[in-house]
Amino acid sequence: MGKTIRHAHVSSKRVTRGDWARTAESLTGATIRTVRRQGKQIFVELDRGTLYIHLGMTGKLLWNASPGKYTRAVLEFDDGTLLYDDVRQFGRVEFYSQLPPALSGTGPDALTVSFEDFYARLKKHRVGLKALLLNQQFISGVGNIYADEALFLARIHPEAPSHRISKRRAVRLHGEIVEVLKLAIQHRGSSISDYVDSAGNRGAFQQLHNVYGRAGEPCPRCGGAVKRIVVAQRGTHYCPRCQRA
DNA sequence: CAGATCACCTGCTTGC
DNA sequence: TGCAAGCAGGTGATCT
Repeated sequence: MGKTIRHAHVSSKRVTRGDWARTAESLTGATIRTVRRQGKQIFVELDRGTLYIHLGMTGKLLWNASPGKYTRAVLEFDDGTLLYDDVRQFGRVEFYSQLPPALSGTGPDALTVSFEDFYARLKKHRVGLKALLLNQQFISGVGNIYADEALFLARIHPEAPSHRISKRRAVRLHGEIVEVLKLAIQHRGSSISDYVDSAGNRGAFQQLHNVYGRAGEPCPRCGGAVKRIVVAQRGTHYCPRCQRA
């Protein structure tokens, strides 16, 4: 915060959603006021607007790294360089002078949402639970890995209908979501193939996954085989013995 | 409103 | 060795 972007280059029209030349132009010379996060969205508040960043599947923010084949944006500061690298380009690096309301429409952050709010929101839907957790309008910040892990810890089947969840199980689920996210952060994230933090270090939480990516392996709780199904178009991992429908 | 399907991208792994 | 198919942290459009 307080730093000025001395020069910005953008080389992907995908991650900027269109006008990349103007994105770089708008960012060059801008000073950062604050940085905030809401779920998976990063809002860098500038003196002249907002820099919106979403890492998508393979996005990385790297401080003082060398640019490579997948560098899509470069922000140069007096004391270093911030790169945005993204192989698949599902991420976003966008400049807005006025933030579109749609970007602020996500639900409360999963790490801080109160149980009361969580439960009230749960009551408004009638969907499979995993699909609900992946819905960023419901709560924001839970993706495919942590949805599977939280449901495992709470012993809830990913396709359990949200409207049939007892308050007691909702309490458990809410608690496990917070726990698994905190634990994952403590272990600096899940590096399955290429995730690294801004210093280029891999996380270690993938070693502690109970079910995600472990189809066919024994369930750490009951020893039964972890199963993989498709739910909401996403690979879904769970223990059929511990997580009953 | 919910669910399925496809689309957007690129690379890696698996199986024949 | 080659090649096609399937898979991957996310989201958004479209159609039923």
